[in-house]
Amino acid sequence: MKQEITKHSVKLFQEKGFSETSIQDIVDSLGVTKGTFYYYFKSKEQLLMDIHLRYIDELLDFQKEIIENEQTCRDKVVKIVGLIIGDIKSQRANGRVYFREMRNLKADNAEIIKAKRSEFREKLERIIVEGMESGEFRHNLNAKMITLAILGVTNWTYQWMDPSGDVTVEEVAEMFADFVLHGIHV
Amino acid sequence: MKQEITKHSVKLFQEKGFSETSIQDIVDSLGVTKGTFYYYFKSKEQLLMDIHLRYIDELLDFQKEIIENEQTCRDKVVKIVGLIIGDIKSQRANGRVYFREMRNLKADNAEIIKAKRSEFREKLERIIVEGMESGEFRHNLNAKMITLAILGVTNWTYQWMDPSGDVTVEEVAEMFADFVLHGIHV
Amino acid sequence: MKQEITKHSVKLFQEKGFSETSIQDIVDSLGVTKGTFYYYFKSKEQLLMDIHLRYIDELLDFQKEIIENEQTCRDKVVKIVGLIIGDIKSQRANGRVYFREMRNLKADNAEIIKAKRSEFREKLERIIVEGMESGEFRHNLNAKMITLAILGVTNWTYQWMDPSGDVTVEEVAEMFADFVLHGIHV
Amino acid sequence: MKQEITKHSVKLFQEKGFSETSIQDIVDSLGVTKGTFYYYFKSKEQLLMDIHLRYIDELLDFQKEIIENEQTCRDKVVKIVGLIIGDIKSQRANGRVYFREMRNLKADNAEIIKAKRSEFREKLERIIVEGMESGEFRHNLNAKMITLAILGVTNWTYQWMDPSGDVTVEEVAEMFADFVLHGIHV
DNA sequence: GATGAATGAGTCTTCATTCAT
DNA sequence: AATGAATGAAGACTCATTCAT
Repeated sequence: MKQEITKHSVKLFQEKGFSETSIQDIVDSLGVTKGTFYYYFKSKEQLLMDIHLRYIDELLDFQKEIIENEQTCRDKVVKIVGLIIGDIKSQRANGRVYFREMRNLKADNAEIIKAKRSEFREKLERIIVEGMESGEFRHNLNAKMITLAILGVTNWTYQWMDPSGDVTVEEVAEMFADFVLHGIHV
Repeated sequence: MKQEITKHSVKLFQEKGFSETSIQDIVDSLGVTKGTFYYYFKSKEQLLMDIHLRYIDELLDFQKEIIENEQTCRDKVVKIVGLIIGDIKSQRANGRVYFREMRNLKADNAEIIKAKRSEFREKLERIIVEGMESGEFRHNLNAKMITLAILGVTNWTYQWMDPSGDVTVEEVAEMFADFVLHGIHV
Repeated sequence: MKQEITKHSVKLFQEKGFSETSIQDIVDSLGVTKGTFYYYFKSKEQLLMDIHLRYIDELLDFQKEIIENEQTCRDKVVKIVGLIIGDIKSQRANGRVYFREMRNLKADNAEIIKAKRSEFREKLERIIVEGMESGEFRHNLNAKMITLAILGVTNWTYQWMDPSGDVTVEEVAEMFADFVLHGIHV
Repeated sequence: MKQEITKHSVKLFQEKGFSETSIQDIVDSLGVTKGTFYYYFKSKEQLLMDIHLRYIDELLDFQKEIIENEQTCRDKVVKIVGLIIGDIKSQRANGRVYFREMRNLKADNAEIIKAKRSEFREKLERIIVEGMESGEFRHNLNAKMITLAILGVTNWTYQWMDPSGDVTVEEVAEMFADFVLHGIHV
């Protein structure tokens, strides 16, 4: 039931927004009563926190796997770009909630998520640094800024991508990885 | 007074979010009463619409200027990247509201803004296409996707950039323009 | 309107208890809507605090007057006993709320009321001490405890007294003053 | 288990109030589940009724004993004052609940408790009458009122007495018995 | 132009209680 | 004897909006 509530909530949050979705909306979509919701969740924020945690934890796990398994920095970056964009297929709603609704977490919870987001960012940054040192990447990059640029490319995807559109998620991932590596200039 | 209300609202919306900011909050911050607000604005949404319009119209104006004045596609792209990122200095709050709160516009208003956003995107896309045709940019790019990648780089900026931070807006603009042009690979 | 809300609330709180009276009950009894209540009061607790303040402040005022105007300690005690009991006539509901519902104030507000209650108690205690020193009262009393005993006699009144009963408030005041002075023993 | 539930409930009711204590609070403090509570008690009110009954029945028993064993009316009154105040040591929480929460009993149950309270009061009143007739007490007392005054002295104790304070329960009982007998006047 | 009183629908949350297992 | 899932009614509080003045 907890799973069920989460699933329906993610769907609704993604469609209408967290603040705009009422507990009533959620339980109505499940055919249960408000009491049931509060049997499983301490508060609406707790539910949002659960959604955030589940998403970022999974992302961190996959990232770790990539870092361990890929050899070159280039491949690591490519795979991480693919990870975030690819996630859209199975986790689209989840991702959209994650990228939009963090503001609705209270200070203490927001802090926890922020820390995990930073961890993800820093791990990517470290790859950039390594790639610069090993000569794979240009040596004059500002790793921190470049990391944010790459994350912009991938994360912004959630604003517009429609997995049922005319370009597949895999194609986008490939194009964006290429863009990140070589830019647009001849 | 209308100016005043808008200015204070943008500040509050950016800090706490649109849904989380009440009319009471707005008028309190101005030292007037709710009646005053409704004398100048038909509704809360109308105010949000005003903010959106003002922002995107300004962006479109500047974009037009750039397209007319710059010669090469390269320079046009660089300037547009700089435009969006640079705006953060004077318009940070406005930009953040623009990038986050469109969901709170009702269908008809959202449509209008979406059209203008598309216009901006399409004009950038056209530059990419021209650059590909003229040989300035790689010929095998998917212009539509690349445009979205570039907008990801710039628009995501609003999530993290702190104009008072250790990197200036100009430096970021330069780095990001370079990133867009050449990527990270050697 | 604020007066009106307070008046009706006191009546309901006294009849059914604070926790057992809903805002809905209050506004229904006035024929207005919930919004109106919250236009005048920040919260239900704030209303309870108002009631407490009004009551204890009036009590303190009257006590001060008595202390200034009466000559002997005996008369001061008699008048103060009469004050608390007499208040029942005009303020019965108010008094019952005051003596029963303080627990529903939050820590900070409760502290304020407690301080004022203490002030009242201490002023009475001081009269007892003076009476002991001047020889009016027995010299071997524990002033602090005796004060609490006297307050027990008067404050408990609210539990049972019915101003429309067969004994008038004035008669009770006289009997209780006599009891306090001479006890029951021959 | 029933004992256990009652014990923990009394403690919680005294600390936070009856309405403010949830069944969940009670079972949490015992480490069992709500079902268990309802296996032993028909309702929350039933539990409150049990607490009231246990307290007043014990009081009535002790009172009966005192009346049978003490010779003079004076001694009877002194012992009864001591009974109520003394109870505070072992029964403080119970007493506080008894003196504060009767309002939460429904009409029928409240009636039963009221009858027993009246019984206690009337028995004390009868002692006062006897003492007046025998010449032990002043002949011009209003027995009914005086009884309420005495109960005020004793019952109010529960509002402020702290058994771990600097005055012992026994000392208070002695002082208050003396106060009841002789008042404060020289 | 601006105020302030009032509305009413809606929000999150709590809780005593039930009941199949 | 005990559990745990579910209910549904009620509670305090918020807020965009209206309107007579």
